[in-house]
Amino acid sequence: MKCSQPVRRRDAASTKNAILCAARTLFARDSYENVGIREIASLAGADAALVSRYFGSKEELFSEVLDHGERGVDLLGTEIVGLPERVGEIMTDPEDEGKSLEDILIILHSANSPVAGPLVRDSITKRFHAPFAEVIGGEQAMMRSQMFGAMLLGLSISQQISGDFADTPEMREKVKARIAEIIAKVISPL
Amino acid sequence: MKCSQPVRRRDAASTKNAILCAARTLFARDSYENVGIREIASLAGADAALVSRYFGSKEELFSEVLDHGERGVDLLGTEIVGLPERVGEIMTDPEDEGKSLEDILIILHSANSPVAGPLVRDSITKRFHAPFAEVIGGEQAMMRSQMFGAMLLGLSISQQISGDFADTPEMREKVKARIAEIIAKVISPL
DNA sequence: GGCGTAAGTCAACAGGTGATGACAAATTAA
DNA sequence: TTAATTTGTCATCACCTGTTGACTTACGCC
Repeated sequence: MKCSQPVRRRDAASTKNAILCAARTLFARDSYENVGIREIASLAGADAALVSRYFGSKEELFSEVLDHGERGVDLLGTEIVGLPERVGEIMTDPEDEGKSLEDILIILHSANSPVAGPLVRDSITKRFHAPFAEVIGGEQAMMRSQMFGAMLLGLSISQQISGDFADTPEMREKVKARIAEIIAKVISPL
Repeated sequence: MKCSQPVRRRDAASTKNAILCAARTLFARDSYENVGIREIASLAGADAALVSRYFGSKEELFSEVLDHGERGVDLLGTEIVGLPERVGEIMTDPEDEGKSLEDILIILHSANSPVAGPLVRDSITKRFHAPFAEVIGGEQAMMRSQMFGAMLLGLSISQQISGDFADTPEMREKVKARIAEIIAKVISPL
């Protein structure tokens, strides 16, 4: 799914893609309930009616957004060596404004939604826990993968709420190192 | 705030309290937007109009719920010795169905709400980060307290999404120990 | 016991939501 | 060029939300 491509007019595929991208952006920014169809359409430069027409319903649109998300391992790699450091790197990168963590933000915002919640829950095990359980391996891999996910969610939501952990560059290095330590402990064998 | 006291009829103070308790329960279960005034009133055994009348608005009601929440240190103690173990204990207690973590759940569910979010953000630093920074102490106490909060949030939201980390008692012991280890690392001096 | 005020009830409001169907416009095919 | 089909627009529906004002009921005081 390319979100930067120009929206050609009167092209169904193009507008459909624009809507999908707009939805992804907004669902990463707010919860399922707080994102309106008119808002999505507006950002996509399309009419609200098209959203319902092309995707059936808001719920199906959300589901499709989830399906187009990348798997956690695509972001963090399938190699366990250096994984803690990569997490620390991504979590403290001041450039990336939650862009590479977009999928985590989507999960975070709508995990408890009555309608979107089940979809999110399904997606999180399929796209996250299960793949990482394989990467992590060892005894009780699934449980440790779940805890790994819990840490990522916690760090993300905390940054969303209270802002970045660090402001100065040297501070950021300390935070990065600390996160790496924590993650290493989390995924370490039982 | 006592939530178990019987609701005497035609007593403003009593019904007001009942509404507050119902609101607390529901806001711990779902987001600010997804909890309706009629739902709150229904659980409190009162009329929806009374909610607006007694509390002014839904937003003010939510704010009052936050104000009546207990501080994190009331739950986990002001003594740093044994703190990691106490966190592990509470997080894996199968009895307590998120009851002692009610405040965390409220924070979790409405942290990103456009209207309730700012209130939550304010409350979290006042009731959580600041007190725990004192308990934890040492260099960069505030940052470490924030990371401590991030872990608690992460563990809580993960349990909400994917269920408990452990199902068997012996498994629970392992999880408990692991959480304690992680927390110890998080709050350890830089 | 009767009355005044507090407490609770009910209906309605304005605003916003997702969704639908009728219509207009543009693109493609013949 | 004309006809057919796709694409986009608009108005509108039914529903739900928080909030308000008018009405009714019950309690407490003289």
